[in-house]
Amino acid sequence: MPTIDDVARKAGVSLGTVSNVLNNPEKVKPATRDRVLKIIEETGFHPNLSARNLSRSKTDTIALIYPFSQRRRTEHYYSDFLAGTTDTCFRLNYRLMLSSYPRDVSEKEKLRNYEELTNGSAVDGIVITRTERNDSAIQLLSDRQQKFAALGRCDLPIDFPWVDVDGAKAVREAVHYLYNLGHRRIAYVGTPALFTFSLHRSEGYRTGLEEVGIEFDEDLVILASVAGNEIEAGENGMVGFLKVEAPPSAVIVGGGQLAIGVVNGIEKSGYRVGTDISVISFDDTDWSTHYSPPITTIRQPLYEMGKLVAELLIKSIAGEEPEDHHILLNTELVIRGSCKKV
Amino acid sequence: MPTIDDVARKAGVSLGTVSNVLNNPEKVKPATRDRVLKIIEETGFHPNLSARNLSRSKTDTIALIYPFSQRRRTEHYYSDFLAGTTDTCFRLNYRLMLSSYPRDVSEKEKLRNYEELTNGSAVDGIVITRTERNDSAIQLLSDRQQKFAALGRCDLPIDFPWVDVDGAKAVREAVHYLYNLGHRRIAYVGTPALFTFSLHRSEGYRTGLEEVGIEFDEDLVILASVAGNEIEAGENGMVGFLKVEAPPSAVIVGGGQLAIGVVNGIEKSGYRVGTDISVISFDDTDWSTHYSPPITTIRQPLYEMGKLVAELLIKSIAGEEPEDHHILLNTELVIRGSCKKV
DNA sequence: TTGTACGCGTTATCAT
DNA sequence: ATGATAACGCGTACAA
Repeated sequence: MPTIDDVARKAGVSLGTVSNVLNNPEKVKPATRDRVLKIIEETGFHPNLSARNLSRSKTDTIALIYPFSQRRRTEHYYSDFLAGTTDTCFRLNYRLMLSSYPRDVSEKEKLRNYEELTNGSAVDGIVITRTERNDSAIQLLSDRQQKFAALGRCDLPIDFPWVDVDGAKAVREAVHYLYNLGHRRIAYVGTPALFTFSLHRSEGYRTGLEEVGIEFDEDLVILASVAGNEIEAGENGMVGFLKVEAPPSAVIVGGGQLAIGVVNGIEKSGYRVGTDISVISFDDTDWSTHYSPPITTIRQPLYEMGKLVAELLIKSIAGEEPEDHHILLNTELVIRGSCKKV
Repeated sequence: MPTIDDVARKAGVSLGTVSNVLNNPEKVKPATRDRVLKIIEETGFHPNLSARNLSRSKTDTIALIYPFSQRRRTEHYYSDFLAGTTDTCFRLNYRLMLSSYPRDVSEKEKLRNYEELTNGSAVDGIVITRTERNDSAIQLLSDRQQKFAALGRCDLPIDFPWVDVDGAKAVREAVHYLYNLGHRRIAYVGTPALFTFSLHRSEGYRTGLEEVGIEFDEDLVILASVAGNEIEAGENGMVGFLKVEAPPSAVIVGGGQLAIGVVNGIEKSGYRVGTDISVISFDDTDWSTHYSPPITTIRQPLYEMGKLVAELLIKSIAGEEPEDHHILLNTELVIRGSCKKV
């Protein structure tokens, strides 16, 4: 590997000049610049990134903590989001480090993982996902003055850049939609309010019911443990709903995998999705869009979200802290075949 | 950020000793070691990775080129594979850089992307995926003496570490299975032999037919362009099959997304999957496992494959070149509800 | 066992 | 416009 010294020598200039050719082209006379450039081309010189990073105290790298599920073939949550982030880094000349940790890891180990990442100045910033209401990772990063941006909000009194989707509004809209279709017994299957998105969705459900004047009935709500198998949980929950004397005619599901279970539950109970029980779920996956009937879903702009967090973070690293570094996006109710008039 | 100097000063030793405490603990007397360790703990010192990388000429980082599809919600191909790689890096104390490039990029730009990655010694090695029969990226990396490992084989006369699945055998087994179920008109929907996996699967189809004594009929084969929409291609192909006078009673599909189209095509033509037309496809996705009927699939050990390539590459970086750095894994035919006796 | 000094390849500052 | 020279922070032979 040729170094900047080699280039300087061959071009008959000092290494400072070579550096300037690369980093401050306007500071060097066109003639010498061309000569140096030619030598660079010939020798195939490329600045060593470790040296460059060391010298600039900057790595042009951000990390993304992406907790893969251990279960085989689970929808790897939000891979469109990952695509958005990856593409954006590529476009903005940033490198993306993908970091993971086992999902069933203890809170403490999880935090250690974040710490490791902040140590040694290996990355300029971190993207975090699946924010919790009381997110210890956010607290940690904030304490350590690490630049970060999040997919999702957080209840902590900390100001940081985030991108989120208005999950409450999304579910409210779903309730209205079902109400207008004539449904009066609308169930909700979701996840407990540990994660902020879970909370928002549940709140949307309650608010929605209030708005249309349906009384909240806690027998129509199931919040499945995040730890367990979502598909089983959804199925069991739905089967339970359909056993009672006044079963729901529609169900809103606050999670993609849960919906698979819910649909299974409906079919195993001898009902048909859409025709007998209306279903609305989150996210356009291959499953939801190509199931028969295709599932009516609340679409989140995942790719866009990935793009935006990356942009927000990179801006923050560049020292820009735009006023609008809280981005709340709207979802879209995509009507397919799983909801019927009643 | 405290430096190694700060620690040395506070501990009353030289910086060489501090370095040894970290990298060659046995070379330093327990007493001083403990003292230094305590200071390190107190000051929260962590070696700066850029400096460390520069000094060692090593980054403990590998890159993964992962061509995300631009289309929303398209098969994000093999995210289990990605999980395997990511987890393995985490476990082996390596960092993983995720790199992407637009799928519709020209061959030249694609290669430039690989070049960039090799420049500046930013990574110790590269994992490549979707190998082609005549893979220019492999040629490039080989020429540049870059360490790399691949998911998939390649026809080039280059020896490199790879992990692959025996796709030919997989499809042969599928043919046998259908034959034993009584099927004699077995169609194949796949992709053209640009990628090695496509070729292997197609070959397996032909070999399988030979083995059971069915004559190859090219009217029962469709190789969809990789560029287009797989779902549409599968659907059109299948609809075409079902229009001819002697339609197939079974179809093997050489790609996950294609199968969605094939199933659509069957249903739109008024037939029922399983009951009328048997279907075997690749990969256990949420769609294939939870469609009704659930699709009988050829399961690839994707997570395992991701784990193995990462291990292979990291070994190669460490200078180990094990004899068995060509790993061919078996698939598993997972029987569900989409194939019936005829 | 411990300390010194140099090298790693850049960037950046400051004279010239 | 260009050229020395000093950081940047760490690893490591080599000397003590």
